[in-house]
Order: sequence, then structure tokens, then C-alpha cells
Amino acid sequence: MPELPEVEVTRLGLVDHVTGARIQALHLGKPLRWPLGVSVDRLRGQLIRHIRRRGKYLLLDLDEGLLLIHLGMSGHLRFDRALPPPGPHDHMDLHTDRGVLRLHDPRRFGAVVFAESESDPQARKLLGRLGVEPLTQAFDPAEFHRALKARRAPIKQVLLAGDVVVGVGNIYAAEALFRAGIRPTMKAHRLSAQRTGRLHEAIQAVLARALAVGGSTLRDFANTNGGSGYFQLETMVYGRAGEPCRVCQTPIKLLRQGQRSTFFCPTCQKF
DNA sequence: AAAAGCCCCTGGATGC
DNA sequence: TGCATCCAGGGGCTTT
Repeated sequence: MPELPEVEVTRLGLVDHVTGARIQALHLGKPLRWPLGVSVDRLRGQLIRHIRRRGKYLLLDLDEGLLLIHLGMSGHLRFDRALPPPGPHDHMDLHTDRGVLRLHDPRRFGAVVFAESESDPQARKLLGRLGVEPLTQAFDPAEFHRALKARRAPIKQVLLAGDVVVGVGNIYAAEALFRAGIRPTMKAHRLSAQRTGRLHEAIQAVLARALAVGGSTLRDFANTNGGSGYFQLETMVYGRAGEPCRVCQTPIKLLRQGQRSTFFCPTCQKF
């Protein structure tokens, strides 16, 4: 599933292609999560000035306005000089003078949305409640601890909610909690400053490692060249229910939290 | 205000 | 072999 590392891998794969490209046309397939919110005429002729990432959103800054792209659960983007005709799961082709940016998304949880600016209500709705970027200086252990103090929900669900820290989805939340030795069911507000510090370090380390190996490819994710990531080969707990812990050999446990599966080692993550 | 549950979607795995 | 059922899950929305 595209989480921060996968979205960042995508951004890095696109930046040299789309920066400075001029939009010629936009073709849409089946409906995505939300309507585009602008006429194609409005986009035609605009220059793509930058491509940024905020949480799991990609932001294409245009001359006027921006396009917000979310990969949902099964989306991936690729860019090429020319591409074959769109298949049944190709739901957006953004044609530019340099090539085509294509969104492939079988489950259609993804979205491409236009906003006039980041303060546009449409953009605020999607970006406004997002927490801090975990791979920046702004992600501070003391502030993290303060934010968690206000939350009584299980730490795993607080991480997934994305309003404290962004980009951590189901895979990396499970992996970071393992690395920090924290059980996913632990109430967020009960974590000490020291354990919060370990979690802070673990989130950064896990995301940075995943980014370094091209993200995780489970089912649908592919980078912009159609290639896969490799982090899934080294998960400590995610997807390993019943298998021995790589550290202590205890069988990895599976439980459900908020309709999502959670994996942990009952020995390495005692409380 | 926070938390919990719902729901969107479809391919692949599983069960009878 | 074929069909029904379940599951994966990001995250905005609604309800508690």
C-alpha cells in the first residue's frame, strides 16, 4: 500500500520528468474517489512548476492552482514519452509536451483533485488536518510526546490517523512499533517520554530504510518505471502472523484494531 | 474534542 | 471447475 516511502519514491521518479512540462490534455477513465473539480480547458497550457509531497499526497504546482494526487490503496503513477492505450484500470492520463503521466488504480481509492491554492477549501479539506512530516526537523520528540499525551486511543490507531504524524500506514506503523518495543494496543497517552523517544526514532528509521530500498511492493505498488520496492522482504512483523519473530522466535501475533490487521511480537513488545 | 465505526472499490485467496 | 464469501486498507465522513 502506498505509504510515505512509496509516495516519495514516486515523487522522486517523477520530478525530473514533470518539472517544467506543459500540460496538453487530460483524459479520465472511471470515476476516482472525488471528481477532478476543474475543466480540462483550465489545465491545458499550464506549466507544471514543482512536484511536492505532503503526507501521502502528491502536489503538482501549476501556473495557476495545483493538482492533488492520492494513490489510495492500489494506485501507482508512471511517466513515459508514450504509453500504450489506457487499460481498464488506467483512470487518468495527463498528457504533456514531454510525455504522459498515467495513474493506474484498480481499486479506485485514489484521487486527482484540482485546487486553486493550498488555502482553497478543497485543498484544506484534504491537507488541513495533516500532522507533522516525520522525516523533517519539525518532527520533534518532545512535541510528539505532548501530542500523544492528549490521545487515549491505542498508539497504533493514533499513528494511522495521520493527524499527529503523517505518512505512517499499516505496514510502517506495525514495523515502527516493533522496533520501539511497543505493543500496538498501548494507549498513546500512557507512553513515557523515553518510550515516545524510541518510537520517534523507530518511525524515522523504518521510513528512511523503506525509502532507501524503494518502498514496499505488496500487490499493486510499482515505482514510476513499473519496478518494485523491496522493503516487504525485510518486514519484522507485518504479514508474518504465526511465523517466528526474527529476534526471539516467538510466533508473531495478529489482531484487529479498527478494522485493520495488526501484527506484533508478544515477547519483544510486552506492553 | 476525541474515538469508533462505516464505506468506497476490485482482485486474489479461500471455502464449499 | 465454479460460485460465494472474505479480505486487503487510506482516510473522509458520520455517529457516539
